[in-house]
Amino acid sequence: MGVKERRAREKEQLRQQILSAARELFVNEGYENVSMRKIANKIEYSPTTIYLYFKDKTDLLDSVCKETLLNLLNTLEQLKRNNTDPVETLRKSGRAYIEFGLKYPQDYKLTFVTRPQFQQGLGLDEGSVGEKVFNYLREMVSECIQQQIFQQVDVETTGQVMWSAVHGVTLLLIDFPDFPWTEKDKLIDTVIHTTIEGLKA
Amino acid sequence: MGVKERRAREKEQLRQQILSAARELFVNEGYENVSMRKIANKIEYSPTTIYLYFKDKTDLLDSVCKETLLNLLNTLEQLKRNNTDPVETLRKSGRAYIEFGLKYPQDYKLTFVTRPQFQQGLGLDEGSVGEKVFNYLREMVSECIQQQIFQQVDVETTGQVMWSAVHGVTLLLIDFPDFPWTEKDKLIDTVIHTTIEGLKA
DNA sequence: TGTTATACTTAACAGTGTTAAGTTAAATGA
DNA sequence: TCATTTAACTTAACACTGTTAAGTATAACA
Repeated sequence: MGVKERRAREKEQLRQQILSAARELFVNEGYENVSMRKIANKIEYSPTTIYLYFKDKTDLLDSVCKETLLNLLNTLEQLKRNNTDPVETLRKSGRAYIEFGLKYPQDYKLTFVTRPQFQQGLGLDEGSVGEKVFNYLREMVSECIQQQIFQQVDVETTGQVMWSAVHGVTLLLIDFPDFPWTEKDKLIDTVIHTTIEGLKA
Repeated sequence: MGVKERRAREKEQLRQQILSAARELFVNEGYENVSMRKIANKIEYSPTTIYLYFKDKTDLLDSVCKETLLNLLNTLEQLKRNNTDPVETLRKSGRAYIEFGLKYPQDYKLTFVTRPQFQQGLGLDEGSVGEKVFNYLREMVSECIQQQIFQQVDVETTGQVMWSAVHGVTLLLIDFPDFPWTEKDKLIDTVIHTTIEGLKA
């Protein structure tokens, strides 16, 4: 009875093949500039085959994004383990978050900007990866407050302020690559530093 | 010799007609979901006529956004006149910026998120309206630094940090209306306050 | 070996942005 | 007033897009 298992394995393999071909093209050429035919060409199947594995183009992108968001969550979780100072952890988390956005701008924009516009509240629904990411932020902030490092005692507001800052700088750097920004690393550090100092004051 | 003038006037009129039809459709249905044929239908001209007035679809988007930016600039400039305390002016400017974004969310996203995606690195070029808006921010920040209120002395970095914060919270509020935000006014005030305090520290 | 189910492809539809060529009507000059 | 020029606008087409209904070939099963 190993036939069905082998078949399922083969199917999963092709699914992954499609997914990674799509990711590579999305990242390199931008979601809008990648057609289903292009993806099909890359994996040497007909375009319609993709539809046997994914509902449509947005479903494909959705799957790509989910993977990368899980990646982000992973990166953040690891950070938490190797640190004891809550402020330092928050600082590093902020950096990791921004760097993730800059590394996968398409995925970031889709999840946090594009999708919610056309599909209300996606990305942050209960049980979604997006929600888990924000829960992580809540935890980080909560520790800073518990240790009475922050003046502001409201976990929600504090988290949202932090999120605004990192979200803002991430999108600006993505969307206006030609703007004469301060040296990128300095800007990121200053944004995080300013926000944390502001929360302390 | 009034013929040429009348013709020019008529041409300008149609240009404006196209522009406002495009804005309405872009805002209501999203840039991607609006075709040149749809715009043409709305104004009851053939699709190709649009190309006599605008180079291509992104040029149309560009012109729509320029109008929006002029609007924003106007709002901000008015603020400046009625204030003497630089920090207070900066605070109010930040508020006005965010409120503008929330009042015209689609226009804001079109200008600061959609447009840069489709037209690399524009809007902030020399002489552009976008540049003027950022110059306004530079001015506000510069006064705070000159009066030695801010610790950070780099006008550019300081301005960019400020922009990141207001841009971030504006987009989050627009894109995730169902998220359990802190009361909106409190969140906005806290974001601005935190950033300014962080820059003082 | 014949039947059924699975995996994949072909061909097509309705739509897109954009352009070259053609048409119509108004302005101009004799 | 009438032919000519010029400007405004349209028609038809191209090469693409996402997506689907219908068809084919092959592997699995009885």
